Amino acid sequence: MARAGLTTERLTQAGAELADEVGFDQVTVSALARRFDVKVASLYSHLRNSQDLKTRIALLALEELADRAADALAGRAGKDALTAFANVYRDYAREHPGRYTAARLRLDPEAAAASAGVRHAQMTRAILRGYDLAEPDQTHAVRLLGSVFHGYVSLEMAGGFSHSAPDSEQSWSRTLDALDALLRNWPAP
Amino acid sequence: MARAGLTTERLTQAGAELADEVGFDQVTVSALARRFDVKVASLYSHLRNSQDLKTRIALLALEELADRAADALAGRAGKDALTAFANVYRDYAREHPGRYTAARLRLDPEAAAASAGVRHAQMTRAILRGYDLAEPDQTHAVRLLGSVFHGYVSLEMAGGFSHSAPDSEQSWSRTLDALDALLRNWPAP
DNA sequence: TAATTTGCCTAAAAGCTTTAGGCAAATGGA
DNA sequence: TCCATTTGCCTAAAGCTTTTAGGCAAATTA
Repeated sequence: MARAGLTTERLTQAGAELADEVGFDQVTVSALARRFDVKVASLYSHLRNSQDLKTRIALLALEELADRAADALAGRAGKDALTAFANVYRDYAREHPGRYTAARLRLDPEAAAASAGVRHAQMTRAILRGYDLAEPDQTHAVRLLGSVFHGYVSLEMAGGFSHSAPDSEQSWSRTLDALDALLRNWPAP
Repeated sequence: MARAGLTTERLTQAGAELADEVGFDQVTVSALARRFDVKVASLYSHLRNSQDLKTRIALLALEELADRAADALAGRAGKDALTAFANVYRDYAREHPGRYTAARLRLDPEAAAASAGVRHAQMTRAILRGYDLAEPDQTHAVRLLGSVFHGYVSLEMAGGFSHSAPDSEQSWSRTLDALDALLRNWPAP
């Protein structure tokens, strides 16, 4: 029989597409095999197990996100950088809901340290160079920004802000205004 | 044979405990049956299906959270109320990680409208009475607060802030300071 | 071309979900 | 108290996902 040309990379990529189509937690080794018109057991030569597949999708999503963020950040500073960076997350989540969910997967410490998660933290710090924050407030601010971006996007994705006025677009824009104002007037302890 | 005394309520309660012990997505009808030393099929007289169980756990968690929040809010205003409210979420997530995850489950619009989620929004609005915000900024602020609380707690739960200084306790405290300052100096559009 | 490696296959066990139908325990009326 | 009905948990069975083991044929290398 002809071979399907499976590789770990193609499976990961297809898994990411599947996640966007049917939701990350509907991603299953079986569904992936179906998509390649191949028997399930065949995938186990390329993937350790189901968890391995999910982890790979998560790492892929983190890389993609970091690449987009780096791109958006280039040549920008201050509020301009803040806005561009935040929009990368929101837009990515809208374009790729399954991948975005994957990116939030809990990784084991080693995997996390080797992942693009590190780049995300560095870029957030880079944004703060446009504001005047010394340690440890800078770290607090990094965490706050991460919380707002992740929190807003995930609540919005869950439908929390639909069906009520004003529309989410406006709240997002005003949230970024508020964060910018906050970073410029960071309160003393 | 003696009867086990299953009811939808007992199953939901036990499901919530199970979620805290093994993680919300490890909650399964089979595991629950095992816990009651009963055959799996028996649960289907009390639960429509697996999704039904998960939804019930989510609704239970939302109620518990709202009850705690209402309690914490009583007699408080301003930053005091803000802090107490925020800590309810964080503490609940620490005490009951499975339930907290359940509370973030995406509910269908009808279920969501009938859930305690509505109370949460009302209470957040109540906190804002201590600050001087008119609509539509009040709604924007409600959404921002929700995002920060959910975002922070969920990143912390995922281990995002461990293994690095300063400890999460301090960032949390400074985040609440920052939010208070922000609400007192909410920027004009 | 022969030897080796690689890739996908069949087979099978084990666990979760869900439906259908049955017997026994609880309940309540006569 | 006894009988009828309801209720609760059971057995059985089908369908799906995960994962391991072992096999044959295609691709690669010598």
